[in-house]
Amino acid sequence: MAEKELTNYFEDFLTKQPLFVNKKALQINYTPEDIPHRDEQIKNIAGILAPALRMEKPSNLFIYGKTGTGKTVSITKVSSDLMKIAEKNNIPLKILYLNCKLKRVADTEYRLIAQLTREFGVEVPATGLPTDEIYKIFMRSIDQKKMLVVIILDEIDQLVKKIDDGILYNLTRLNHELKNTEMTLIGISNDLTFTAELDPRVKSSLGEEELVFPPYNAIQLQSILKNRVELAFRPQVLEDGVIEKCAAYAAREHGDARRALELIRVAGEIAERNNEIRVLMKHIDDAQEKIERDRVLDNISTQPKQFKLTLFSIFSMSFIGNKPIFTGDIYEIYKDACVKVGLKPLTQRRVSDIIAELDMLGIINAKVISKGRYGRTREIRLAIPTSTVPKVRDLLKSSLGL
DNA sequence: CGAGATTCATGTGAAGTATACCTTTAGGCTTAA
DNA sequence: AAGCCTAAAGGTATACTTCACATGAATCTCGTA
Repeated sequence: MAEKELTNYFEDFLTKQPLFVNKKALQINYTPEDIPHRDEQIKNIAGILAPALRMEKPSNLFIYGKTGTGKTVSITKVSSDLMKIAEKNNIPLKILYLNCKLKRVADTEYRLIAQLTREFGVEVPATGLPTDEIYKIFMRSIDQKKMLVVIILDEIDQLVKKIDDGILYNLTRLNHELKNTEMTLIGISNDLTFTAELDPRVKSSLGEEELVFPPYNAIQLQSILKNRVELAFRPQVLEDGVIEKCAAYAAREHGDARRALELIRVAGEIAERNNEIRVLMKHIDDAQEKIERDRVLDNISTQPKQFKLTLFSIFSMSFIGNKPIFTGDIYEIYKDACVKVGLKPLTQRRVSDIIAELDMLGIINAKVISKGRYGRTREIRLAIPTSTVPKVRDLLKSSLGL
């Protein structure tokens, strides 16, 4: 009986008209043929990088703009076009792209350089080498023959926030020591005030050229969505107003186009799963919630055990009334939890740092306050929607074995 | 009553420690001439 | 004798601990009106 139902389900699935014709067009890493409303920026980038084709070192470039304003697509578009021409004309050009935010890949000076070296096809150990040694290996592998290298560092502000700006200074200085190769740095930052905090030397050498990506407005978002939707969905499957609603939602989030595209993709997936023949308005709301939930869950599940345990303690506390939570209380619960799980408790000092990091990740809000006579502490609140709290709890429980 | 001192609970910085991993080097073993 | 393997020595990055000091407003203290 059950088996029959399953077979039927699959057959239905096959005969049903799919909503999507090319879902790829909505995925994050998709680079469309043309990028609307970014002509000027793209022309600028192209102009800056073009000298590479004549074997002249392009200027270093600094790009600002909030998330989802097309920075990454624009730069990948330009660089892939540039590479095509370079290959055709046998110009020795190499473009490396690296996202600095990835935890355990590029979030320290050593790991960043190691990763760059690996991108170059040279295997290097994850630890154990002196940092200047890894610089040497990197330079050696990059400097073997005459060529141009463009290094794109995405979310560079995260990196500098975590370490310090000495790494950028080292990178810019590296160029002077290279014999054959010339290196161009492109930094991408979400934080518009980023350069204000930089060492002036770094600022002047890295910011030879600067480019700002303004946020999209709702109208522009709509046209972007229309373009992609035509590629991705069968005609006529979207209810009227769906695109407008998506655009409005995303515009509210400082014009984040990535968000808008994800929203409509997930809405489509939800509609498909619910056996709807069209994507309706309400699916967008569902999608909004699902995206947020997935983002949080994904983020949390990749955290180390101690982080999860700390978070779990915070969650346990937050269930007792709606009062603000303080570090000391959490640490008590955390210690108990450690015993239950069989993990050695970390010191309060360390837990304090972990709480600060969880705050940076946006899972919680922690504000340092002074309670006067009663000391000083962090006032902690959950920063995730209440609807996803139970799911997160379950995730934490199961991954900690509770 | 109000200015200044006190106090609490924890934030925060610096320095030290443990662990995991790396390269180099020297000694011992095997092998081939 | 040359070549190869292994283990020890010496080094690093990272996560964490230890120690010591910094914070900042509620509360206390005490002089003054």
